[in-house]
Amino acid sequence: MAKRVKLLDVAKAAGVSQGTASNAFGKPDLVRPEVRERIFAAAKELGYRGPHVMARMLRTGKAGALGVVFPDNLEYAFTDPVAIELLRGIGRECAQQGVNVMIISAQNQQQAIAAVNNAAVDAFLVHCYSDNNDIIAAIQRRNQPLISIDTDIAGAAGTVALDDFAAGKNAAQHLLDCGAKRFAILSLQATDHDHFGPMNANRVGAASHRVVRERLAGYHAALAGAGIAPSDVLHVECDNQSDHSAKMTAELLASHPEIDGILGMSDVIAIGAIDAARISGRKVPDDLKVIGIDGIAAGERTDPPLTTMYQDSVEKGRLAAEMALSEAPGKTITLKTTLLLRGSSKPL
Amino acid sequence: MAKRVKLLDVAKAAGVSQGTASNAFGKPDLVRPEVRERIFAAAKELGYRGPHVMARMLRTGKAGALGVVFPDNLEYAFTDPVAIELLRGIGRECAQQGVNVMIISAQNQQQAIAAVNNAAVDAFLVHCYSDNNDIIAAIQRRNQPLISIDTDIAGAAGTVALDDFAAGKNAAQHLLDCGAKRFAILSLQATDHDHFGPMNANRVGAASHRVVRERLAGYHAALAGAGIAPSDVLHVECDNQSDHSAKMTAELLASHPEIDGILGMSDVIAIGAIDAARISGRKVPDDLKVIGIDGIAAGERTDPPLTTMYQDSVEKGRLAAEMALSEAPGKTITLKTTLLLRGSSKPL
DNA sequence: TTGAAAGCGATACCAT
DNA sequence: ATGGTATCGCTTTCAA
Repeated sequence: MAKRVKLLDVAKAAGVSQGTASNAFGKPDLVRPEVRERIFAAAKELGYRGPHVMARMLRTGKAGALGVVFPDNLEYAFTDPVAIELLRGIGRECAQQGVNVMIISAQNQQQAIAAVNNAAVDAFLVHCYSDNNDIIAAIQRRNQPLISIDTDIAGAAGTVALDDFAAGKNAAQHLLDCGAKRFAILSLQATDHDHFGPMNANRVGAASHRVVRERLAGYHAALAGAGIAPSDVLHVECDNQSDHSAKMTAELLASHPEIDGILGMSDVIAIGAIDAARISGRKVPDDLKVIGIDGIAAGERTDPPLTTMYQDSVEKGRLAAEMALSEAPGKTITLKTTLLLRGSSKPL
Repeated sequence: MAKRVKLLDVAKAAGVSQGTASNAFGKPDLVRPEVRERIFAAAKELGYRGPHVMARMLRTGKAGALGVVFPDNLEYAFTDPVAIELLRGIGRECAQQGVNVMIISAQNQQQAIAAVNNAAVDAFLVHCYSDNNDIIAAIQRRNQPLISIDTDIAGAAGTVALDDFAAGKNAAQHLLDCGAKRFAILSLQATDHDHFGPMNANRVGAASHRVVRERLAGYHAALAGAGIAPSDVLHVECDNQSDHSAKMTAELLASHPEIDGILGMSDVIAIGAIDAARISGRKVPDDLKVIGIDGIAAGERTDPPLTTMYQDSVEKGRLAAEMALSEAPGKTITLKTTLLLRGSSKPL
């Protein structure tokens, strides 16, 4: 491999200084058209490939890229529909600002830390459920703007989140409005530790995932209004995968046939519940009402289609990217959800 | 903002040379544990954040990232289910190799070229339908390994593609085996220019998209075996979106009620066809058989579920990444499809 | 094992 | 508008 042609070579060949040659590429207005052409000609002649990206980065300190990390989710980022919508919004804003998107990929926590340290980016976007995490610590050590999505991270430059309490409350209220009386909650994991199945008061109290805590609190707030105490509600933790929630739902319906309202803490979970209900012969929404949270496209294609509290995940991602890329972030944005009424529920 | 602590500061504080300090971080084995600890202590003391990524990159010439470009599809990469599966595979292999994934994002061709030139990556992965494209030219100017997915790019270091001819042929043969006699093809765009609606022989001949050419040739090869000439087959180009193909299908079925077999060139397209068929009162698969190509998950949830020629897009992405990251790429990998029989067709 | 010094390739400042 | 030059922060010879 021949030695790389560099700016100095071009400058010499064109009979100008290195600085002028640099300007010809980076700030064309600063150099007389005539000279500029001479420089370009010399560049073409020598086969100069344009300014070296890494050298430029070192000099300017700008990477031109935004790092995106899913600490809970490293290998699943491209599987979870909500994560993909976030990415779509992030990509949109980054495209708009001429910045690339760097996905931090790793197989485990330790590799993720290395990946974070190897990433040439100007800022980080983190989507996660809890903030006590070595990956997050590694990101913070880099001392670059860090915007968190969905979870407050101590010391973050900004946060974009959902009004999860309202989402939960409105979801539960809607099922009450549909006449449901006996509820089951299919919840996301409340802590980083895998734990499936029935949830007790202890685990609820210890829930380290803000999103889970808030949505739960919202559910119970609405149910309390109808005189239903937390202890009257079944509560099961699921993996955020439809297969898994379907299995949990099947068991739940078998052991507790009286259930007539299912609160799914995500659409992915709720979709599994609808599948299980249909298979077990329950009529949705007549015998059983189901509501999710998110509003993913797949919810349109269940049988019946899924009623849900819709959030604009694309916009959430876009806003987070915008914040990360802005000079002075430092706010918290809280987004709202809206009821998206489809077939899995029916108001009285 | 205080001046950044750098390696030299740490070295001085620890009373060692810069080189030794560097080794303490990058090649710990080369430095005596005792000295190493002294260096780390000094680093912690001074608040050293670890080696500067960009400086390291410039020195070593390694970026630790793989660039991914969807030239046809820039803003759209995170919408197309097949692109997402590719990304999943790419992410998996990159994680395995400790490399990050840089998504080149832009709003248009010109910005995309800039984005390519600003990306600090070690190699590029390109998914596209045609190779005569300024973005691709820009990538090639960088003189780094370039692996193309689905399309042969002249000068690429390697290519991972599908046996598209076989996919088309087997798809059409399957519908023949199901008893279909009057066919319509819902095709992907044959050229970079948007063009919807009926396709004529001219456009078929001019098709610059290899994937489209090959699948079409496959369809016609199978149909020829049943004595059906290309001119006996309706052929419409669609945007690769279910809504759009649904609209095209509705028109097609209205004007040509005799159609009993639809060859969808992608699952996204075929899904729209199923929707339109149901809405227009056609019984699938009894009155009308539909087959797609791809095997995306959404195909399981149509009514009826979509029969398709399945390809392993995740593996396709993984293989491409593996090739891009390998020392000596330089091959062409061709993947096969398999018939995935679901409800939208029924063999006699 | 450790130290000294030479780059990696470009940009930005300060003169002119 | 252009030239000269310090500098970005590190890794990697080459010697000792």
